[in-house]
Amino acid sequence: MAEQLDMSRLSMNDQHAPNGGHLDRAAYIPPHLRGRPGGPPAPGPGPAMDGPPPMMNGGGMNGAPAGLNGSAWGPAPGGYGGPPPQQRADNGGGNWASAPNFTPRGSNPPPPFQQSGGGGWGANTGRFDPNAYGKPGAGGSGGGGSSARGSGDGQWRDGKHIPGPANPRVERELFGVPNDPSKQQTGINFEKYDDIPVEASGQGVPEPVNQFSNPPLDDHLLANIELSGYKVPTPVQKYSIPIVMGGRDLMACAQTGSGKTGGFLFPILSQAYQNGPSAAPAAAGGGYGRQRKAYPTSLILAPTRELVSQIYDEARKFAYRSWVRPCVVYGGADIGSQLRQIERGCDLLVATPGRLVDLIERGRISLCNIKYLVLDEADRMLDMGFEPQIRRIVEGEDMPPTTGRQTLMFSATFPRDIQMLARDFLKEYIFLSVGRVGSTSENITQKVEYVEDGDKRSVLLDILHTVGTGLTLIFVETKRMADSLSDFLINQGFPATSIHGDRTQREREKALEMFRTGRCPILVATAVAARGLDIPNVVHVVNYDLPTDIDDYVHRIGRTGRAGNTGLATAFFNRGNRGVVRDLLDLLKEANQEVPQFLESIAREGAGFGGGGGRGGGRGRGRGGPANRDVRRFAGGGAGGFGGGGGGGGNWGGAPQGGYGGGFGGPPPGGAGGSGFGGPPPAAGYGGGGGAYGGGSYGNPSGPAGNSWW
DNA sequence: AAAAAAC
Repeated sequence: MAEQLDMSRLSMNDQHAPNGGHLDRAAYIPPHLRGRPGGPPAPGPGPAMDGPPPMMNGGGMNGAPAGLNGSAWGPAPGGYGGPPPQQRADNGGGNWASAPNFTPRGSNPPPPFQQSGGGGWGANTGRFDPNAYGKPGAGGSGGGGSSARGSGDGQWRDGKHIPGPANPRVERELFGVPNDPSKQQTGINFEKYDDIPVEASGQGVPEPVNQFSNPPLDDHLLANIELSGYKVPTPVQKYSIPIVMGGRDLMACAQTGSGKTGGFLFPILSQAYQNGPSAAPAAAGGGYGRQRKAYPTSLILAPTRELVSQIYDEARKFAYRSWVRPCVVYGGADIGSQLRQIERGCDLLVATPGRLVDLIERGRISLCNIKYLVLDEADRMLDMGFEPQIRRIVEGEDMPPTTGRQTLMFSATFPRDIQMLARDFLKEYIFLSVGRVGSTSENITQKVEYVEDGDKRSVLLDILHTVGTGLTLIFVETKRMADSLSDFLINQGFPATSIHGDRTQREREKALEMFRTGRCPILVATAVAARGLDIPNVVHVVNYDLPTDIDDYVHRIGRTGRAGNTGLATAFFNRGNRGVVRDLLDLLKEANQEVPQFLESIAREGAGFGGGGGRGGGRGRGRGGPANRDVRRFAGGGAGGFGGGGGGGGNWGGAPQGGYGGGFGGPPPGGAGGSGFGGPPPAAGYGGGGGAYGGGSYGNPSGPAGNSWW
């Protein structure tokens, strides 16, 4: 424990030591100096921040106000630099030119870890807003002017976090008003949450926390968590918070309904609030005027547009009034507006890989300042063929190496390709396995009906007529089917819409919004909506077409019965689906669901068809057990076996667990600490003492065993 | 096999 805390401190220092050697040459002024009241003139290119710029003029960056010239994005003489590279043009800080607490920059010593220029100024990150302008105290004018605002309008000054002013309007937008279903929280049933089993393994697993509190979390974050209505950490959060706060890397097998978004946002933002921005390397800021690059400190990658959008919405809540400005970029949407958004400041970036690569190629985003990297739904990203883009982003651009950042990976499953990714991207990570939410507990009532393809429509109509109010999500396998089925339903008088990858992004968002708000309570969806989307109040999931992959099935039904609430899932099964019959059967049994007779018999007759556990193995689902396992094998480990209760169910046919038992005994949920290990591995890794961190000890992230991967 | 994702 102590050693680990020490490590985290070390890692911070490593990055931010005041005498880290860059103090006098970096041109980059990081976000914590934004929003300095007064916006003192830059020493170099002069007039800089005088005179408030007009309100954001559409032209944005091109017509940057005088205050933003040169010093804004260029390497300023004397090492001061103007605003950070991503300084917003639309605020220029000029709004603060005559603020009462104007302070000349010289009088503002940089915070201890501030590497770049000593500048004590920076534009306010909010738009110019006459109303906010006169408000006492510092803080952003933010929020007020734009729906995209409301987060990230605080500042970092003198080594302290100065939250922006409260803004009731933005608060309503972000946190909703009571009884507004469209803004309702995710329907978390906290009482039932503790059922979810969690296992943590790895070296030096910290004790889980049982509540949001300071310590470890930052007070400002706590305030935002409270505004969001979250009372108690979910199981995954109980572990991830101390793990990430302790500076450790994390590989977590968990799904969205488990609260994993908060699981990474909370500790990341908390650390950000406590430590302030990290400074960009001296090289940052490169271009002059033209090179409007953003230097985010946190990067979150996720597979689908809807998912990044959802994560962004969460991030905005928890970043409310803070110095951290969240941004989101994804394909299919106007890139211009996204560019303008990131130009206004971008500290936490949520992105789909393709669009991010695009922006990197355009030279608009640099990753050299990244301190936190999150890969969400990593298995899905690989399934979707994102590996080249991801590897390029993480390894082929200017992102700091594993030792220079904290990396968190989330994945529903932990197949070999994800293991490889974890080996390459993470350092000495802690492995967290979170039991499936819903499917293995009894939150979701699963029904399987035998329906021939030709009967599906009429059976569906029957269901829709009988199931009462609430949102119904219908999954089909093809985009064409999604369209034709939703047309059919509409013709039958049902308020339906559809979402799939051939619809425009606008249509997709519209459909989702209509569904979410209940104006269109029936949504026909392809796999695009299968994972990750968190829509409250989905009472019924219909697998009109069963997927061929049981994990997809689990994800789909996981759209209902979210986080402890109950839900209903109906699947249409016929012989065309016999490929999944075995897995489906196992799943139903594990979840204590009724198993229809026809499933049993088809499973028997279908022997040899992928049955026998070929694929179904490897997942280790089980009520008592985690969805997945830490496959690392530590040299010197000996005793052990996985501490946490085994999990389930047979079918380990193709799973790579061969040497598993000999590996280590990861501590079960309750028992943190390294005691689960049969024997401490040779020095190296985290145990290697302080020096190990900066040194080369992390060369092989798989730990002392060297090649401990299957 | 289909779906998703950058232009």
